[in-house]
Amino acid sequence: MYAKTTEFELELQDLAKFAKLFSHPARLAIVKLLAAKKTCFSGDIANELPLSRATVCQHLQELKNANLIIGEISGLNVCYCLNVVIWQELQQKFTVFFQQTSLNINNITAINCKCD
Amino acid sequence: MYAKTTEFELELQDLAKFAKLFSHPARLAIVKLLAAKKTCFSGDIANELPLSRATVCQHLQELKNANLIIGEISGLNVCYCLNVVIWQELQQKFTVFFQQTSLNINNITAINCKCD
DNA sequence: ATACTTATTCGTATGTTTACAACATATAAA
DNA sequence: TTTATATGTTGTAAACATACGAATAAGTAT
Repeated sequence: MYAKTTEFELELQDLAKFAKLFSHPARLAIVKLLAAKKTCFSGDIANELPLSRATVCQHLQELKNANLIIGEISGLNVCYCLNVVIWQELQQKFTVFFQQTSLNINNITAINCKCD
Repeated sequence: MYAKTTEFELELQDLAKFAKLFSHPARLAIVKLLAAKKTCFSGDIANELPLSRATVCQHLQELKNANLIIGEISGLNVCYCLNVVIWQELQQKFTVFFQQTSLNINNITAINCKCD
């Protein structure tokens, strides 16, 4: 993390951390795939993405570090799935942020600034 | 952008691009501030954040490039506001993604994988 | 044991973001 | 016209992210 990020509100740091997970299409694709298929072998995930296995593993690792996915060894394969609890927590945090801002936005009528 | 990002679905590329905007607490703080205050001078924004003016300008530039905020010169000051249209479009895209995944997630009962 | 398969980690090259000092620009006041 | 004020841009160093080949680990078969 860059030095100054710790000086912001914890709520914003937290949301930014989750947003960073979504800031690469590979990680969005993995989440989408796991939501659709419920479980998926590491190799199958790698086959669906236009990236080398090593790179896919790296993205999986980031999602695992955030506890957003869980990997279980099953013989030679490793089977991944979404951590539903964390996934819904994440959704909740985005939703709250959007609601917080929208409450006020509804009072803004014009697109452009009204400065004085 | 890294080379391989263009090889993913456009929908995912697009969402990842917006997520990147949110991946730094400074930019979240700016958006939150503008939603609360409706409009704000550049200097006032910089004063609220634990960053140098130059760095804040850089973050403002990124939000401007994405068309998420608008800046208008008002004498010596520059007054910023949210672009409500783009802001709601962004919200919509996140919401759609969350709904897409949640539809399937509701069928998953356990937290852990069920591989076979 | 040896070879095969699957998944991850390591090393490394390249590209991007963050952060700020210093410089440049542009308006207002003295 | 000079001076002060507000903002934005440029250059640069350090931190971080992406991507992959090669090496590694660990289970499976022959």
